Amino acid sequence: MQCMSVIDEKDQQILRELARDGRISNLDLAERVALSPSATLRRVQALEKAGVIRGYRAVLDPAKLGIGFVAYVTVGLAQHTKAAQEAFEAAVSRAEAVRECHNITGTVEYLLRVEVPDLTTYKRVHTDILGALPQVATITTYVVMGSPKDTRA
Amino acid sequence: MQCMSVIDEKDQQILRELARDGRISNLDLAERVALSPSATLRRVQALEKAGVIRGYRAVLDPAKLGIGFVAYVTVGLAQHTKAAQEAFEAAVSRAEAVRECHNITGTVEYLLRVEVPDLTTYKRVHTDILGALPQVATITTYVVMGSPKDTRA
DNA sequence: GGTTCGGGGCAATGAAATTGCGAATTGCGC
DNA sequence: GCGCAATTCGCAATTTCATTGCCCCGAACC
Repeated sequence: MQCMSVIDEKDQQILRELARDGRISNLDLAERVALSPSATLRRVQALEKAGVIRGYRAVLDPAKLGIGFVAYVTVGLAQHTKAAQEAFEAAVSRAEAVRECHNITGTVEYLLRVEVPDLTTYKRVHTDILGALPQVATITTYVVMGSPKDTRA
Repeated sequence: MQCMSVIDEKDQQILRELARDGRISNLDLAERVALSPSATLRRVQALEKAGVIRGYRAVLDPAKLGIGFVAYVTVGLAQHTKAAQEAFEAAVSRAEAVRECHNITGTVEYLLRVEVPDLTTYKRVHTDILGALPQVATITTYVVMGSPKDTRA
C-alpha cells in the first residue's frame, strides 16, 4: 500500500499553478492540468491535508501600502545560549516590521527582513526594538534598493 | 472625485485577512470585516484593480517538495557597470534555484535566496551558475538553519 | 482469471460569487 | 445648517463553481 506520499507529475503541475495563482478556480485548474474537476479537487485536498500546501496568501504591493523602506539586517548575539536565542526570537515575532527572521550560519546568528514606511520608522526599529535587546551584540543593515527577482512576493 | 487612492480601515482589515488566508470565501471575509458580501467583493475587486493586491499564491512546504537546503548568498561584482549588473541579473533570473535576488547597499551588490534539494545541488549552483559568471568577484554563503519567523512564506 | 485497490470521470446538489438596482451615507460648496 | 452629488452600501436574483456519491477503468496481486 502506497499511502499518499508520492507527488507525481500531475501534482507538480497543480502545485505550480497554485503557486502562480492561488485563487485559480478548480475548473480552470482542472483544464490546465488536463484532469476532471473532481479529480483535480481531490488532489488539491490531498495536498492540503498532507501539508504540502500550507495555505494561501494574497500578495500585496508594499509601495501601495506605504512601505518605502525594505532592508535585510544581520544580527549577532552576545551569548549563544538557548535562552538568549529564545528571547530574541520572541521579540522579533512581536515586531510587525520584521517580516522574516532566519537563523543562519556564519559570523552572525540572524538575518532579518524588515519592511517599514520610511527611514525614520526604520531608525525606531533599529534602535528601540533591536538595539534595546540586551542579548544583541551587532546589527548590520543592508538596504534593499531593488529586487530584480522575487518569486516569493 | 475621489479616485480610489484611499485605503481605509475596512480595506486594511480586508488586506490583513487576505494576507493571512488568500482563499477565504467572500462570505466569511464579509463577516469578518462586518460588511455585506457584495460590498466586500467590490472592495476586493477594487484593491485588485488598483494593484494593491498583486495576486494570490499557494504557500508550499519546501521540505515536502524535497527542498532540504536553503541559503542566503551575497554576491559582489568585479565591475560596477550597468552591463555587468544586467548580465548578472539575467543569469539569476534564469536560475530556478534562485528564488530572490535583491540589490543591496553595503560591501557587496546582491543578496540571493537559493533553494535546492541538497548540498550537492547547491554546490552546482554555487560553482556552475554563480562561479561561472565572469563579473562575479565574491560569493558568501549563509546557510539557513531555521526560520523562526517568515510571514512571506 | 478473478479480485481488490487506487484513482478517474460523470452528474446532481448545494453553496458561493457576481451583478443590477434602489436606499443610505458621506463629502462639499453655499 | 442645507442640499446636491458622488460613493458606497445592502438586498435579491442569476450564474457559476465547489463538492460529493456513484460507477468505471486499469494495475497489482493472489
